[in-house]
Amino acid sequence: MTEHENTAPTETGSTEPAGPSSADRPDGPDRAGGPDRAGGPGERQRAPRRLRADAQRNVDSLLQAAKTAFATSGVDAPAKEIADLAGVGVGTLYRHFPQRSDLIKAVFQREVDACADAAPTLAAAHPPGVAVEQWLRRYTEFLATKRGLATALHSGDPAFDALPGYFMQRLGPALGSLLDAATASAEIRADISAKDLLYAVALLCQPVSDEGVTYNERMVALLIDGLRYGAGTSRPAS
Amino acid sequence: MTEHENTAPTETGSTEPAGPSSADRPDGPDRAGGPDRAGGPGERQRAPRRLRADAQRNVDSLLQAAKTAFATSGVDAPAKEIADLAGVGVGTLYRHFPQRSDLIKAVFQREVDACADAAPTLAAAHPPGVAVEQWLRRYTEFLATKRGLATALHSGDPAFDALPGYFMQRLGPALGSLLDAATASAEIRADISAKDLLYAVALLCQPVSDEGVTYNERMVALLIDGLRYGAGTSRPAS
DNA sequence: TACTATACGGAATAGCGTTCCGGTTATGCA
DNA sequence: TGCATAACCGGAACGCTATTCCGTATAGTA
Repeated sequence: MTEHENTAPTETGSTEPAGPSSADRPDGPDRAGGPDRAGGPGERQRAPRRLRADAQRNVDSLLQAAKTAFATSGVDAPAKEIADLAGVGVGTLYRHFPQRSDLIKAVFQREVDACADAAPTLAAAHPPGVAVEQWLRRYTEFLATKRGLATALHSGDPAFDALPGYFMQRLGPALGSLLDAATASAEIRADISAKDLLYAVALLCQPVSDEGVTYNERMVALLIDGLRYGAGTSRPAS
Repeated sequence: MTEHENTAPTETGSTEPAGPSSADRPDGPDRAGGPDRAGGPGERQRAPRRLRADAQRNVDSLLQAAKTAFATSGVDAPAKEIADLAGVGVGTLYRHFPQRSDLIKAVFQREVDACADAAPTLAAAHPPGVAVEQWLRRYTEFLATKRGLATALHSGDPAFDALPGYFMQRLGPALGSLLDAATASAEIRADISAKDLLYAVALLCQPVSDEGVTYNERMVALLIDGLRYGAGTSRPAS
């Protein structure tokens, strides 16, 4: 144990489902999530097994540590670094998160969900075209603050293979609905899919040597303008 | 001779300067390029030294091998793989190309030069706006056929640090001149610099899981449309 | 032909990620 | 309450790649 004499359960609580839409997530190799059902005292604890208390504590520590390490060294921070930061051995890290992508998923799940959930809200508050723009802005924000995430998404490293699928599954439908509305009202062109955009924006959100986040935002904005070009509105095109 | 009976000089010849514009390249840690000055017999050969014949042969083999390996495994192909392919030891690889970026530079130099040199030609043959579009298309083509190059450019790995600078130095002015003309004629907006575009397109050219090159081309086209959006009409910015 | 600067190859070193295993501890039951 | 056992822990061991080092071989020259 390096730091934290983890007497008090690490308060991260990063594991329990947060968003309303987190229901459809298919599975989880680590049984980390969902201790919420522990509330009922009468609960049958026959359920296969519940994470042992120390294990749960370690998972929490790891998530907290990973969050920190990701912010510091990017999503490909050395495994040792994360384990040390959490005060556990690397073996423990790998047991709970066999794939790097599992860890990333767990760390960002909440934020991804929040991003997806923002879509209906935006759709209700703005005209379709604006909603798309706003949502993409929010998505950009998310990606840009996690430098390295976008890179990992496209790294080709098998350790991250599960990531694109996961992101697409959560965010695809969200953006898709906004896009449908916007193309229906002819505010943006119809030949670009949600998937196209999600990937493209992720690419544009990668850190660039001496530029800051502002650069990425400007380029995403440029791409969005391309979405409007030839949609039928201001341009005499077509 | 340890290696392969490379009797015939490897015909790559990838080292001698090829393009007219290759004059302004600043330096070269490896003395690989420019054996041309060997012609004059009266030449003071006090000049430090000329590459020994076997060394030159190895450099050629390495460039050829690297080209192949890059195409196969990406620009971060294992050093051993390249050395084996060239029939030399890794020591030889590192002696001639201490940095991974040196090797990449040497392999793609000619193509980068060709790309830069295409700018004046396009400028003469097309209206400014079209010229920009065409040039970017050519640039896209270059990047897309070198899957992994774009990723390396932004990897943050110190081994590639020299790359962005080199690319920018060669391509920046080329695109810059086209851009100036196009903004002058109000065909595209003026608030995006050559550097901005060069980086953005490089980002968009990164390979995406299950999509092909076509995807990257479409996204670049989308970005270019963004360039046209609000060029003269809605945005009278100076 | 003999000599020397130069280059060669691959062994040695170093830093990762990932797996494995002997020891430890929480949990369920008598 | 005390014990048997499954679950868990930490870190050593392993494999892979990049990078450096140095004794040996060779090209070029007198």
